[in-house]
Amino acid sequence: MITSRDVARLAGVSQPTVSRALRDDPKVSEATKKRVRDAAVALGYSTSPIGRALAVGRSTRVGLVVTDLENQFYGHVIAPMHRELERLGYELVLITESSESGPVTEHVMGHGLCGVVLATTTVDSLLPARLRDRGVPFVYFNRTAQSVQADSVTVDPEAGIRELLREVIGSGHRRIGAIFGPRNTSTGEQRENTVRSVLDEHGLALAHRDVLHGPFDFATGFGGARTLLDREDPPTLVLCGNDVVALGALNSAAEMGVAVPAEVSIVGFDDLPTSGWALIRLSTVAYDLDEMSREAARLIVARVEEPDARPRHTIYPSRYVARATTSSPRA
Amino acid sequence: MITSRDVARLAGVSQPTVSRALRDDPKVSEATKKRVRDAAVALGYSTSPIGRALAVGRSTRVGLVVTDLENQFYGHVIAPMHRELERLGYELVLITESSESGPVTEHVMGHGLCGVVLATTTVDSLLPARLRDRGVPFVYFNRTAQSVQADSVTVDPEAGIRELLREVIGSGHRRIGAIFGPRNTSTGEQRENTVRSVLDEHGLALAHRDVLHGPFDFATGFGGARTLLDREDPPTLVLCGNDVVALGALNSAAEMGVAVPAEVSIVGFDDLPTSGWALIRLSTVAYDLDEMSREAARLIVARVEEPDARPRHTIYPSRYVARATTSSPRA
DNA sequence: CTTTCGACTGTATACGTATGCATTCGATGC
DNA sequence: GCATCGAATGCATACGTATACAGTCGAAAG
Repeated sequence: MITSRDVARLAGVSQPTVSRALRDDPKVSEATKKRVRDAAVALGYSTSPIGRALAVGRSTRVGLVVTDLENQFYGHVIAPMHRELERLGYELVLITESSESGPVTEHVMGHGLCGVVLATTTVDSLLPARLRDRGVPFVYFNRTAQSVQADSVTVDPEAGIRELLREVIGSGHRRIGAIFGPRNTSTGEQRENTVRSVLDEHGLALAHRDVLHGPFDFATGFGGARTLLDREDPPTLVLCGNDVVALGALNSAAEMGVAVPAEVSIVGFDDLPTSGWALIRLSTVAYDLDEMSREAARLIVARVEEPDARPRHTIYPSRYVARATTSSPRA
Repeated sequence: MITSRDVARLAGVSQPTVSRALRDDPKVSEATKKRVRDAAVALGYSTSPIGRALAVGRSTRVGLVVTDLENQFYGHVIAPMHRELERLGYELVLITESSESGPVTEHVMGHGLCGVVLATTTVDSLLPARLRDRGVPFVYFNRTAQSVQADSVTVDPEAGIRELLREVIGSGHRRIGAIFGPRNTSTGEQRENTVRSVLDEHGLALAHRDVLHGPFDFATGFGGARTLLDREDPPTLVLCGNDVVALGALNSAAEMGVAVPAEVSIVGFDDLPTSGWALIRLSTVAYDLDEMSREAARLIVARVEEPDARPRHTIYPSRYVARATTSSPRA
């Protein structure tokens, strides 16, 4: 291992001067900086993040806590978040929240991480409280937990859902089913509440038996659609908690031989790239997930660098994107 | 920040004893261990990975170098690899190889990382040589570079491609087109060579104009299919470098109104979960990507813990999975 | 010519943990 | 009852970098 001391020796200066020169400290003369830089290049030296982290008291590693890495949704979160963090000089470390007492606590608590983005918070999670108690900065992404305050990046589903319901109700749908997300997530709950209240404005309501709940994954949509569409009198429209659920439902319908949208309309939420494919053409509620992911990166970095700034909550608008999985109900 | 010294004070022992007790060193008495553990819990202490890494001389962080995080292929790599690494007590850090001189070098070189998995190596990449020169352990995943030896995890495409070609040629295809991956990747090259040599055994060859190349992404397949299918006399079968390319081709065909497989058959390579969807049903060459990803995790950890072990090369077999995007060519 | 100041660089030390070595203490053997 | 040994623990220090502080040196001001 090549250390700053080796560089110092070669450049004929002291170790601290190397440290300063390489971080472009104005107190070091240009001539010395050049000598040091040349020596560093000659030896192939680069500063040890570990030593640096120990000395500075914090690292430049941000943890992203998710439950389900297979879920394609998170691929579209990770990529832009990672790029933005890198741009800001930070690294992204993945953490799966397998259990409350699991590695999250261990990895997050010892200050291996300077901050955390929570992307799969449930409203009853203990993690936010733990992080707060230990003074680890964190940001809610997409989902929040009311119990503990923190910066957040979320979507306001109202505009999208309102527009969506206006359109499908206008085109004649009355019997509406839903496969919502888990009740213990803020997103699941918020989307459900919004749907119910907007339906109410239209003088409609969801029949209890037409409402299902489950994790935001393919299997939920796949199984849910089977349940709903196997009925004697299935709903003419199925609202899904998100796009991945809708993709499950769509494929379930295809497998059952139920024509979409002729026999049933299906709607998602997220507008993932897959949803726009010619073979899919999913009608859905869209928002800027890329920008959201980058904003989460910016917020956590800002919080890390200025822990006492006032809380920031960025909320992104949503809109309805009508594609080919919705139409008037069959007569 | 709570340190081992705080725990030591509370437990009435010295700091080194805390260090030993918590790592279950047999030289510490059970009674002391208990006192230390209790104190640690009481204070909510967990050992600092940073301090530990500095003292031990290496971290427990493995870097995964990829170029294109949006690509769903990598989602299916990251998830199992991450789980396996976590099981082994290591962490996964994502690194995008934006440029040869970019952050890869910086992050990898200073011993922030104890090892690296290269998932998007090109045959002409300088990174393997650099890693070797600095003594950073690494493993090739999926792709290799001949110039520098290292452990590797790869797929042998031959069985799958052989079976695939036997079947489609048997069903009558003669005019075969291809959208291969980049020539400067071992996987792209190997799959192409295998296809050509097996075709040769059948007395067939690819027409020069029916062969395209491009990055392993959706756009390559989308654009490539458009090029091939816009012809007066398009191929009756299009072989794609991987599934993501095939999905692009499939959607391109759908958008052009070209029926699959009635007018053109399309085949991929990877068998991603998406390929099995009822709405997709892509015929493809399958192998155990999950297991491969875990094996890469195991190999890099083994290499890190025993740098001088003899090189290991794990090769996974492939097989053809016929689904709904292939049939006899139209008469 | 002396003083003062500022620009630059070096010295000493801190960060949190791990480990070789020294030390203590009680038990065992003679 | 003394020597010996081993188990248990403490002491000192190392890891690589960053930073407060002290020091040096030359130039400018008096």
